[in-house]
Amino acid sequence: MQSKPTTIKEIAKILNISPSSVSRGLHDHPSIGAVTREKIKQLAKSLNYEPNNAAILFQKGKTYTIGVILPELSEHFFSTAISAIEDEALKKNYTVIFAQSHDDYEQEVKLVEKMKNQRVDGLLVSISKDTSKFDHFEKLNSFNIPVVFFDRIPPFKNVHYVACSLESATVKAVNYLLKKGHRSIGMINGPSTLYASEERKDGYMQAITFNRLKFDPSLVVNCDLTEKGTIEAADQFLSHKRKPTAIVAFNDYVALFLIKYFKKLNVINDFDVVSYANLPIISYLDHSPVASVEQYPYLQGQKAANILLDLINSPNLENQAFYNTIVESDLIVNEVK
Amino acid sequence: MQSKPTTIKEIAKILNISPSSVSRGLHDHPSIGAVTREKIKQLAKSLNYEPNNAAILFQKGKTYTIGVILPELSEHFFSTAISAIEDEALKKNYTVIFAQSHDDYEQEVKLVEKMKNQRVDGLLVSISKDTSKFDHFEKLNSFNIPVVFFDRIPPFKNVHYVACSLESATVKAVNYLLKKGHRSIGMINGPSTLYASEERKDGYMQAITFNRLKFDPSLVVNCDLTEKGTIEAADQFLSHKRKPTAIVAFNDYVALFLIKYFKKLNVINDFDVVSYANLPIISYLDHSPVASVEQYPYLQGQKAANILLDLINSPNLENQAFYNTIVESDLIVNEVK
DNA sequence: CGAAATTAATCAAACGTTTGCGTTGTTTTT
DNA sequence: AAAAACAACGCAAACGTTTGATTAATTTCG
Repeated sequence: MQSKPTTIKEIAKILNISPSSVSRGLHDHPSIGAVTREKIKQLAKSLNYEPNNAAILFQKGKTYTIGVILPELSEHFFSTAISAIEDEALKKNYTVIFAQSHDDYEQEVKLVEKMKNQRVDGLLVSISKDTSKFDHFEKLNSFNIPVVFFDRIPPFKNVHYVACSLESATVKAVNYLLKKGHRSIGMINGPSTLYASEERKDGYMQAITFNRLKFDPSLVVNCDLTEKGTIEAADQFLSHKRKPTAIVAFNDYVALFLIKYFKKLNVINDFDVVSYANLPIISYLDHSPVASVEQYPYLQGQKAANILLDLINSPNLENQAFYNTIVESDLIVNEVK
Repeated sequence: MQSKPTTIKEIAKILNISPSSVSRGLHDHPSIGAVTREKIKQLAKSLNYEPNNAAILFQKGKTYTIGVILPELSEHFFSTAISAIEDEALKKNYTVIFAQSHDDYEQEVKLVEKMKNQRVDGLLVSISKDTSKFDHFEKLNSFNIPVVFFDRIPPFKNVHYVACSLESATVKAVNYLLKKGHRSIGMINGPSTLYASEERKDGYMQAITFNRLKFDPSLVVNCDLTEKGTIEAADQFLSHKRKPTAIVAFNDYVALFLIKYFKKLNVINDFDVVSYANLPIISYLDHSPVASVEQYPYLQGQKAANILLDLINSPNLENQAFYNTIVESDLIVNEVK
């Protein structure tokens, strides 16, 4: 029961050399002779020496830690993304700490503060639903802590971010439906505050007008993404004068609510549903969305992590260009031919 | 652009007092007078002083960090559990770092090593599928790093763990099927190395024999939990002399493979399937398992985290009783009445 | 052969904070 | 009035490691 780990000092004392020599020996510093070096390494191994990370971090002023703040870890998208982040960080020997905002702005602010206190080397953030102010992130600039946003990004360009092009994805989705012959297409969009809602709407309009159809604003309804909200939106479509035959749902969860409701009303066969996120489980449904937009969470996480690690290890953070990375999304067709 | 954060020393210099007084003042130490204390606090606030965590951790020899090692973060069960762990840790002002073993023993060993180097105060582990040796955990004892296992636990009692009683859950599941009138019930079990497989089998046998039925070993088949393995198991049942009318699947993923295959063969209506995990999505399936065992990942994570925090803050880790916590699992019936 | 260059190692400071102990000066007790 | 108690603060060491500056010993070269 050796409750105290071995230190460099102890090794030094045993070998009758200075601690600095031991440190240098372990790091293959040229000014330490080969024989001494080997003696050091051997003794270190036999004593089970492990560098005290806390001490190193402290003395170097770096933590080799990146923080991740995201809304909800248990959502498939985020857990996949963070899985990628962790994998990338591990490759470069960085550690990941993370925290969930639970889609609460106040909590997000607190967490940013906490991460700063923890002296993370950098931050990866997917912002919460009701975040519309961004001072808490700007504060990090003065501490030289780079921030990379991913997926849920702020609505301006002068930050680093990785995100999906939801606009082009929506164009693809709507085009797909138009090609299938649909002429009245409804969209259940998210809250208007979300940037992602804007993108979806833009993509929708683009596809509609490009195909020389008339854009009907009443076919795009905002929704709070709950089951209740989804049902309300569905009801609007059902009583619409030009009842849509296809619907673009904000994400797979909304799509599931919708399909459930349509099944209950026994109108499920009157609609084609297209959705976002492409939950793996979707393909097991009998009445699944006919297509889903894959947003590649693993890839997004990977890219965001790499950008952040780049930023951390680049000497002059100032007057640098901003990484604005767009991950192309794909429309995955689920229909059995 | 203040790139360097304020330190206690600076505050001390400005106030012409010693750093120790500043430290004590900030911590409301009684030996600092009220006036000085207030002066210190005010200046600290106005200079935006933030304690340097790295320095504190180093000097205290504690990191206020707990490590979590689990197989796969993107699985719903684990992401929910870790979400709970994070929430609990935050309450007590602990930070969580985590890593995925990707169900690989070697990787798990490496990660334990890394966590130890990071000097985590404690470790939460859900072991990988192919872990059968546990020396890497025992090593942690000598460093006074407590370990609490959850869900995927080692097959012995002299460790701390939180897990579900899969045995009693399986009894419930099989009883449910028996009550529905099934007389030949198949079980797709996991690899025989897994403790959880043993428990399922025991529960199955218990329910069968308690109901005065004959236990037929050929109705319990081991499976590697892949889609291919599931199909092979299904084939065994289909050609069985006493073809089962109900099947207990190892988890919802296996159940999905199974249902997909049965649908393809058009025999889906010949079977009732019961499963484990209770993925939220399950209820949206048309042909869903008739019931699923809820293992309460959030609760498990919560309990495991609290036990670990207890252990960390208990003075004498030695000769202490082991926490063996069993979370009762419930059978959630999915059938629409 | 002496000066310069190379090799091998040491010294000491530094990172920021905490804490046991010591030192004042003041107040209370007997 | 001397002793004891207390309040308010400073001193200095300690945590483990890294690193720039130095020193000492050895080798190389003109």
